[in-house]
Amino acid sequence: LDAQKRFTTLHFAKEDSITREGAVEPYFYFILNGIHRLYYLTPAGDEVTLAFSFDDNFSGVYDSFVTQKPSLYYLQSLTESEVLAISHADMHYLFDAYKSFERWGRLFIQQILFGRGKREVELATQSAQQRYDTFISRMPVVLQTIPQKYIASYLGMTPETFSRMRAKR
Amino acid sequence: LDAQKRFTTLHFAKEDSITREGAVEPYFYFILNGIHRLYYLTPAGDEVTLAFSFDDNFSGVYDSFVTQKPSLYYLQSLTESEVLAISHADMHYLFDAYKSFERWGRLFIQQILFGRGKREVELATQSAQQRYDTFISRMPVVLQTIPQKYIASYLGMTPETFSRMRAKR
DNA sequence: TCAATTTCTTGATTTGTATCAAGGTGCACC
DNA sequence: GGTGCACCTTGATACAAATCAAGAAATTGA
Repeated sequence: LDAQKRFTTLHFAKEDSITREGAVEPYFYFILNGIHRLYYLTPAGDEVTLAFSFDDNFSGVYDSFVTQKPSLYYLQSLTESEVLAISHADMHYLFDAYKSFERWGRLFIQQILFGRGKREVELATQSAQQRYDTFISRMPVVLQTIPQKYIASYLGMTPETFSRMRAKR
Repeated sequence: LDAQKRFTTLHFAKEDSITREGAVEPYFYFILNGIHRLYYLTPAGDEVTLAFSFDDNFSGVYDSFVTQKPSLYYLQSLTESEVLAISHADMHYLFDAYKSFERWGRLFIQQILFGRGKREVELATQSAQQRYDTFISRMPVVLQTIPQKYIASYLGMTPETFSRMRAKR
């Protein structure tokens, strides 16, 4: 397929920074294996995790990639990871060339939006304990793999609170 | 244009409910004039406002519209409003027929996603006072038009807190 | 125009979670 | 295989905002 040769394989080491705030995201990624973390820095200097991405899913600083403007977010490879990467120019070529690809893009971003919406509702309506419970029931394995302080910030609480929720089981 | 005859004009009275939770959203709307409010109900029975839409913008329960599944949200016309409405079938026809329309759909939903992202960051990092200040500096006129309890829930605070932030000016 | 409802304000109190602090644990690296 | 550093835990305290309560103001509708 025309599309396949436009993806190159990249490799990141554990804790590697993929994209920094202020940089323009050159690639969009498909994770072959590994875990990525998307986060931003508050004015106070705290990291807030927006999303984790796992094997066989897409990753990348989506808004900087599509707008080609400086990123507001950081993207980091938590573990070693191997990814397929496509450049902005190549992606755009595919959007132009294939109507089906354009549609895929629309549906893909829809899924992102729905996911974010769900998370927003949960952050707004649930207590720290409920958020913790929901998270571990949904992805119990992840607890072993990802440092808890990252999960804590993903769930909108401090590491201390996370630890306390944990102890109550 | 082929597209134009697919829009019909609808009229809503003040306080009219457009779409309820559990219903499938039949239309996507373009507001000619008026204000819409998108919200959901917490398990505790409180309304949480997700968005307001104004003149010359789009409106609708987007996820129920595109998936044609029961809506998790309510859509309400706060004021009298006049809208252009397009059905799911007609919208899909346009997506199929015009590549440019498919692209517009992708870019449109991107904008929604970026907007939601921005709001999420603000909700997570700013105090009630800061959120209030940002809001009035951004849309000062709205304060006269929209009941404050709705704005309060949009900003993630109770009406009491909103009133107190207000008094501190 | 006035009564009835709803919305907004203001005060007192409670509460969940953050912050501050200090000790324990485990893992990476010399 | 220790030792240093980051991570996690646990406790005490602080604080922002929610809740509860009651009255004032505004809006609605007969």
